[in-house]
Amino acid sequence: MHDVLPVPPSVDAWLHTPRWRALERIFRDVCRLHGYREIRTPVMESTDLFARSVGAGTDIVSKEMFTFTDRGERSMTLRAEGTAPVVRAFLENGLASGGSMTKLYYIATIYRYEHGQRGRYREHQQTGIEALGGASPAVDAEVIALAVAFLTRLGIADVALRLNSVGCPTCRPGYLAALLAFAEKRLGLMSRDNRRRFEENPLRMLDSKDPDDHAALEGAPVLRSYLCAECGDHFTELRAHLDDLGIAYELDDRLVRGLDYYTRTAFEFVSPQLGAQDVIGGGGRYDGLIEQCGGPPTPGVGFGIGTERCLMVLDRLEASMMLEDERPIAYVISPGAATSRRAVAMVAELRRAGISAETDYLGRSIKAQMRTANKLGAQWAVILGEVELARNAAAVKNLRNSDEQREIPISGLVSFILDHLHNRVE
RNA sequence: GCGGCUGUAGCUCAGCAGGUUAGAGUGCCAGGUUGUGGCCCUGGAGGCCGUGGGUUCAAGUCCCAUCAGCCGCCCCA
Repeated sequence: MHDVLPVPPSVDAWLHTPRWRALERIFRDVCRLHGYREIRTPVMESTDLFARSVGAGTDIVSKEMFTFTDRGERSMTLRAEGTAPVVRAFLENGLASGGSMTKLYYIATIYRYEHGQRGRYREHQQTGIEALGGASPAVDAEVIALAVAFLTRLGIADVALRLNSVGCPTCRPGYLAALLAFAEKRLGLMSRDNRRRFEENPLRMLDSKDPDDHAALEGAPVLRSYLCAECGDHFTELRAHLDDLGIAYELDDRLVRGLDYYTRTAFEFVSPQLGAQDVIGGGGRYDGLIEQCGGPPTPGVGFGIGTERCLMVLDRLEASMMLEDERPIAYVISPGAATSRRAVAMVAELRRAGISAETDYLGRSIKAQMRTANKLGAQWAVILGEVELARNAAAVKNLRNSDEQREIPISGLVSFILDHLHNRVE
């Protein structure tokens, strides 16, 4: 877990609220362009929801959930994953309106009780989308295209898109049987982890990074050649769409995601900028999930992208982001107690006019106030000295250039500042 | 869940084989300019040395535990 601060920390500069806001702003805009609308769900859900949807044998459910019992003896779990809560809300609120699609996006914190490490946090944020109700491979393509657009606009060009199909309940059992038959003969060559997977979750044997496992599974049956006709066609069409959209990808026979609900399309974005935690986002199709959660048979596709990992990649790339300008326009300086009342009233007036303004509350010297105004990056120092006040005027000095200080009647101050805003749209 | 490393001022780090008042850079505050920023100079404040136990005449320094972080595995975002 980590704090995100208004000033970038010297080591992890990505823990900087303006960068988070910039990322979120881009994500929201890309979602708007693609017709996705925001949904917010609670941080906690009934434990059941995750256990049933994600799958009891997965790492997420078997060892990584933040689970506790509430006062009503119900077992609750902090949001362990993004899709299940969206599906739950979709069903509970009747967002399914017969025959049409529902396209949703979220920006949400996710909780996993695992060993912390750089790029892997017990609390992290994901931006994600879910397209519900569309079975066409064109929807898969749109979901992937949205992710690509988002990463591109962020400035993360250096990512690889890995793609695979994990089949469906019709064709997967045939493949599993073939895989088990193949692996059984080579169990002795494989790691302990993979022997465990052989029993519990055989598909996951494929993406082991252990070199021995790699060698042992050399020549193992490939999932994609066992796809049924429908899954095969779906994958072929998806690839054609991606080609049309100019989205490059690499096929990865061994890409199998860690959540049980995926069917057909599975994909991941990986960055060479990160270390062991190199996946910045991933997703896929989950055609059986909604029905399994008690809804009508409804297909779905989506992805989740890790905010921390994106920002870390941007840091490594030393990419510049369009950050909001947080500098005040005006800093009102009052030389003494006698003028500080006027200063307080003055900043209020400026703010009412939409001009960001600050003043000193510590009774410090003019010099100190000027320093602070400069440090904050204020455009104007507005000096309310007794000499000026006697003439109903204020001295104004532009701190962002070396223009000379000038005196303006207080009655004209707001319009003067508005007329001289930087970046003013003419 | 497994293995390894780290934890000293707000921040980045020094601190030699345990030995007097724990340092630097930067940031912060003030003065040099009796009402004026940026640069420069001078001074100042700021540290239960992660936490709890232990060894020792003496512990930031050694040992144990614990928490947090980092690296690898596992897994994922």
